[in-house]
Amino acid sequence: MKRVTLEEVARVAGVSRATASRVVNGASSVDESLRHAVQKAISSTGYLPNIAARSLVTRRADAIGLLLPDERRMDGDPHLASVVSGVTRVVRPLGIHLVLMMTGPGTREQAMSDLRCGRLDGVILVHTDPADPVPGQLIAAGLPVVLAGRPLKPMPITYVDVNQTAGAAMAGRRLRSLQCNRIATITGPQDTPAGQDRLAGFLAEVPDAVVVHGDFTRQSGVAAMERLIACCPEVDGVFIASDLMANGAIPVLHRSGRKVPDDVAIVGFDDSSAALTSEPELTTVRQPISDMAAEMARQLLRQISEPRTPVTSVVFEPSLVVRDSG
Amino acid sequence: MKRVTLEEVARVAGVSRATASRVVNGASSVDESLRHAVQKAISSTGYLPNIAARSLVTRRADAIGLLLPDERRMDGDPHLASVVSGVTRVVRPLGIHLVLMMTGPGTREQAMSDLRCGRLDGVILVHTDPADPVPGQLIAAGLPVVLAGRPLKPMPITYVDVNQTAGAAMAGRRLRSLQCNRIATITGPQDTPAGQDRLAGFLAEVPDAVVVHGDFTRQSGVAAMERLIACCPEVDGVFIASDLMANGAIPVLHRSGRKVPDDVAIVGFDDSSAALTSEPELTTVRQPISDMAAEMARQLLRQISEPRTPVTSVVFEPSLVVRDSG
DNA sequence: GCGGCGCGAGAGAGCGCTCTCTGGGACAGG
DNA sequence: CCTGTCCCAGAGAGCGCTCTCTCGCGCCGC
Repeated sequence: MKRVTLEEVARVAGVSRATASRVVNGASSVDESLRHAVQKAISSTGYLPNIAARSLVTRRADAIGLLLPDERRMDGDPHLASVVSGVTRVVRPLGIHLVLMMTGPGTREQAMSDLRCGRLDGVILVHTDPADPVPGQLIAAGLPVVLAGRPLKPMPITYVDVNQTAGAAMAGRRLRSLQCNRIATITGPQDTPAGQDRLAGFLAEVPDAVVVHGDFTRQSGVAAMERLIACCPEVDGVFIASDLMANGAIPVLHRSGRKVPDDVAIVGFDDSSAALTSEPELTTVRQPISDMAAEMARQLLRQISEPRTPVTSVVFEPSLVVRDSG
Repeated sequence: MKRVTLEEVARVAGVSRATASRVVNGASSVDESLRHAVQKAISSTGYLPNIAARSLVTRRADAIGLLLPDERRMDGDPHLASVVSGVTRVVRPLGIHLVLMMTGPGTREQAMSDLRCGRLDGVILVHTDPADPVPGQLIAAGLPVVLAGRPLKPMPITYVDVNQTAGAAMAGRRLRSLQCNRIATITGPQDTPAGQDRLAGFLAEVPDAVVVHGDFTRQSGVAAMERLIACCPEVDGVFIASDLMANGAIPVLHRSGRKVPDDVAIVGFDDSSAALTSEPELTTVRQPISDMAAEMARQLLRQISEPRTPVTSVVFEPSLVVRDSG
């Protein structure tokens, strides 16, 4: 029940604490027989290194933070599990902890002080409010940060994103190939890069599309579709900039007597779980969220191990997943 | 850019390190003028306590773990955000970190060693495999643990749950009050307490219900409903033991030409986001997930601060949310 | 007036680990 | 055989903090 320290392991193995430490940390240059003795002592005593003590001298917390928007914005967000899982995949084998922080009053400040006092080695910022000053402060302080998604204003910060424009263009081509005559789009919020890019990418492919605005939420999808069929009843193909909005929009079409995809073809964006809970299941643009999250973790770890490394952002290519809706 | 230590704060304030420490930790018995001087020194130097150093001597990590099933089981699980948010609400103001761990090979062992080496003060276990030996080991080792949901076999462990039986009974009463004549239920997995209790509670209210088994997943809801309408076409009311299954089951009814709720009334369980993405929106039994999560955090913190305290589990009461499906 | 008591501040000993620096042994070259 | 070199183990100094213990001072009681 008593705590075992390195000192004790060393004593049992008949070596010095320094040598025991070398074995624990896999350092080179330890005589094979001594290494063996230490390893035996470790397992016989059930030794576990005290992370706080190590952290005190190495000045590494071996923990990174994941800053998320609060529950309301996150609720029903089907990405959370994938993001966590992707980050976990790269971070776990290294024994690094993933600390979750949901935005609330003072969260970002807390994250900053955790970072500065060495409690966190770096942070991943998800869905950051474009007006948020924190990312800027962090990079100004030279602290390791990675953004999920391109920042609204260009800034020297590492981010990981999917090629939103290309994805939206794929959706446009899909609808055109279905011989739709009257094509529309329900957009995301135009004060976010994702919202802007998806609209721009789509319009590049379908310049004469009818544009109705939404904000990525289900409810906004409902409202937008109601407006759309009111102002443009002959619509027969819609690119909806998030699966969640599509999920809200499709029942509106059904209620109006239109069949999906026979009367109106629908293409979504995200390939989130909402794509499968829609009826019919959504044809959608897939973002490899989990892989992107893993890449964010990798980028962050690189920044941590080699500070003052140049910012390198990576952009993933989306793909079209064809299902039943269009 | 240089790190500020307590030593330095003390020097600036013209007091000893001990006194500065007393001020930082809000200890009593510090002369008002000195306290003031220290506080000024803290803000002028921008001092932040080094958590590792503190943790080394207090033997507290000020971090708790949240052990989750892996992505596959979690995907589309609408609870994750609520759980995290509930725990965060309790834990954040105390400066305690929430460390997320998704189950993978060796996760639980890692959590155990984190706990034993003082890197984590306690853990919350979610969706634990009934056969998992870890919870037992943890309580045997006297380490703070709280379970989400009653354990399958009774064991002396603190858990937080909703009254599943009562919730299922509410669903039964609802269907009866709708004058359904032929009532059925699609169950959850019968090797989990939740699956068992929801079935038992429902049967207590509707003893002659047709029983079809599912496993809480969407796909199992599809399959179960197909079996149900095949074997019992005259069914006009179904209690489906999870919203996710209901979400899969309703389209099956639609495809068979049945209208919900006119031909078949549906009541779900969870009041997760899947309840809103169904069409029509689900009448369902609500579990206050976020509050339950907050309570788990509170129970865990209590166990941490007073070890060897008696196990006290708390059971929340569910409520029926009436929407359009039944 | 002096001893005792209480309260508040300082000194200092760790907490468990890493890592530099030193020392000693083995080997090779002169 | 002696010295220079290299390599590996041990000694020991912290990392920044908390907390006990001690000490000094002011006040009260006798």
